[in-house]
Amino acid sequence: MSDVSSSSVASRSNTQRGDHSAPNSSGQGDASAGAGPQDRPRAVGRPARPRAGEIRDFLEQEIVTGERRPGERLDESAVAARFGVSRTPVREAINQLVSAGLVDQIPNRGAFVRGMGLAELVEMFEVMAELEGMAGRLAARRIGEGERKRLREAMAACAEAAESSDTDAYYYENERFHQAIYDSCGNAFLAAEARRLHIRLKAYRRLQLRVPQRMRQSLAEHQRIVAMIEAGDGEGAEAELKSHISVQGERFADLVASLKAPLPRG
Amino acid sequence: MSDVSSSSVASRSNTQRGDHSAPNSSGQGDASAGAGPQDRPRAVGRPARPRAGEIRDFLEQEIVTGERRPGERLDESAVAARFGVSRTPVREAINQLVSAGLVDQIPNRGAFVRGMGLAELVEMFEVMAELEGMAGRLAARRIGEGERKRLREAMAACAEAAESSDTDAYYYENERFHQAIYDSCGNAFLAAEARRLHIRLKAYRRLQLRVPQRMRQSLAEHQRIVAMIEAGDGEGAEAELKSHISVQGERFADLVASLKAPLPRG
DNA sequence: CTCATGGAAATCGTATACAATCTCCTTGAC
DNA sequence: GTCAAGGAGATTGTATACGATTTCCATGAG
Repeated sequence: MSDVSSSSVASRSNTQRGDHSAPNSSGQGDASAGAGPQDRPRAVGRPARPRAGEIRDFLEQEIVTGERRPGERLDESAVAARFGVSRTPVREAINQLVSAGLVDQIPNRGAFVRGMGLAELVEMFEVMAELEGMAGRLAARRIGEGERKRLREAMAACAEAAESSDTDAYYYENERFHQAIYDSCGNAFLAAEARRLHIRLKAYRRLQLRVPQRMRQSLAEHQRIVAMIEAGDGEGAEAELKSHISVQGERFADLVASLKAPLPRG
Repeated sequence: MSDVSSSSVASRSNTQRGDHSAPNSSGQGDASAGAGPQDRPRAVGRPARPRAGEIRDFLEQEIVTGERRPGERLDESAVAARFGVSRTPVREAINQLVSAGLVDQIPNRGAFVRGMGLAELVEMFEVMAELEGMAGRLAARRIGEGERKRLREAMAACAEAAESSDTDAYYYENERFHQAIYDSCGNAFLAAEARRLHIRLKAYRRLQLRVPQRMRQSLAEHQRIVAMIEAGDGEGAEAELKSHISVQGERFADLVASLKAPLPRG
C-alpha cells in the first residue's frame, strides 16, 4: 500500500540490470553537456508513458552505480538536452531524487549528487540493522504460508548463486531474500521504510561482496536467519539479522579504509 | 545533515501553529472550486519566496488537521485558482506530498488525500516505537553534557506543563523532549528519520492527550526514561521508550474506537 | 594587496499553451 | 432491456516563455 509513496523511486525497470548506455536519441557516448542537434523536433503533448519517471530511474541508476560522482552537479538544462526533453520533466525527476535522499538541493546553486561520507554510511547501516532486525522479529511471528515459500525459494537461489560463485547473481538474489523478509513482517509501513533505506544503500552494498569470502559467510547467515524465522524465534531472528547487517557495515568500513577511498562528502 | 532530504516536506514554518485561514487572495470561505476573479494579474517571474513550498505546507496542514477528508481529490486547477497561481507550483507541491506519503496518486485519475486507516496507524506507531527505543538505547551510551542538560530542561518543562494541566503546553514540551532524545543518540540519520515519522504522526499524537490521565502517566514515563538514560542503561531506556510509544498506539486505538471515527482508508 | 561595488550571465521558479490520453456519458443496435 | 461503440469533456504531462533573483567576476578605490 504505502509502496506508492516510499518506494516510488526506482519502482519499475529495476530488474533490468545493465543496458543503460544512453537515454534515447543520442546514441553516442557523449557524456555530460551533450546538447546534440535534435533530429526529431521534440514531440509536444502528453506522451504515452510519462517521461519524468523514466528520467528519474535513469538518473537514479547513474547515481547508485557511481557513474555520477558524489558532488557532481545535475544541470537541469544539460539533462534535458541529453534526454531530448524540456526542463519540466527533468525538474520533476530531480525533485523526486531529492525526496529520496539521493540528491541535495542548494537553493540557488543547483542539485548535487549526494556523497555520503563514511560516518553517515555507518549511521545508515546502524538504522538499517535495526529495521531489518525488527522485520525479522515480526516475520518470525507473523509469516504466512505463501511468504514462507517465497523466503525458502529466495534462499535457495542465494545458495545456488553462491555455489557457482556468481557475485552478480548473488547480489540480485540477496535483494530478493531481504525483500521477502520485509514482505513477511506483516507491517507494510515497515516494509516500505526498509525498502527505501535498502535502495539508498544499494550502491555501497554491492561493494561488500568484493570482500573475500563474504558471499559464503553471508549465505551461512541467511540460513541461520531462515532457521530462526521458521522456528518462530523472533528474538533470535532479530539478533541474527542485526549482526548480519552490522557485519556488512563493519566490513564496508574495513573495505573503504583499506582502499583509502574516503568517498568525499560534499 | 540529512534534514535536507528526509524532512524536506514540512520543514519550515511548521512551528507556526494556528493561523491558517485562507491562502491569500480569496478571503472568503469559499472552499473548493473558487476561481474567483484575480484582481492582481498573477505576478509572473520568480517570486522572492518559492510558492510551491508554501502551498505544500498549507495543503499538508489541511490534510493533517483533517480539514481535507481522506479520499478527497486534490484538483490541481482548483488549488491553483485558490492560491492565485498556475498549476505548475501546485503540481510540485502535490508531488512532494506524494513523496511524503500524505497523498496517493492514481495514474490518470488525480491525487487523493491519503486516509490512514487504523491498521496503518498502528503499523506506523510500531515503527516509531522501534526507532525511539533505538534512539534511547544509543543516547544512554552516547549522550554528552550539553544534551543531558537539554534533556533535563525539557523534562522539567513537561513537568511544569503537567502540573498546570496545560495540555497545549505539554504537547509542545513533549515534542521538545523527544527531539532532545533524537539529538542525543549520536546518529544524525536516525534522528532525521525519527523526526520525519514524528511529523507524520503529529496529527494523531495530539489526539492522545485527550485521553484522561494520559498527560500525568506520560510524564511518569518520561521520568523513568530519563533515569535510565542518566544511568547509562541502554536496554532499560529502550524498553521504557518502546512501551511509552506503544502505549500511545494502543491508547490511540482505544480513542478512535470509542469515538466511532473509523478514519476510512481509501 | 585587500576589500568593496558594480554589472553581466547563469539559474530558478512560475505562467501559459498545447496535444495526447483517459474517463464518462450518450446514443445506437441487437 | 442490455451491451457495445462512439464522441465530447475533463485531465494530464510536457514545451516554451519570461521575469526576478542570485552568483560570479571584473573593475575600481583605499
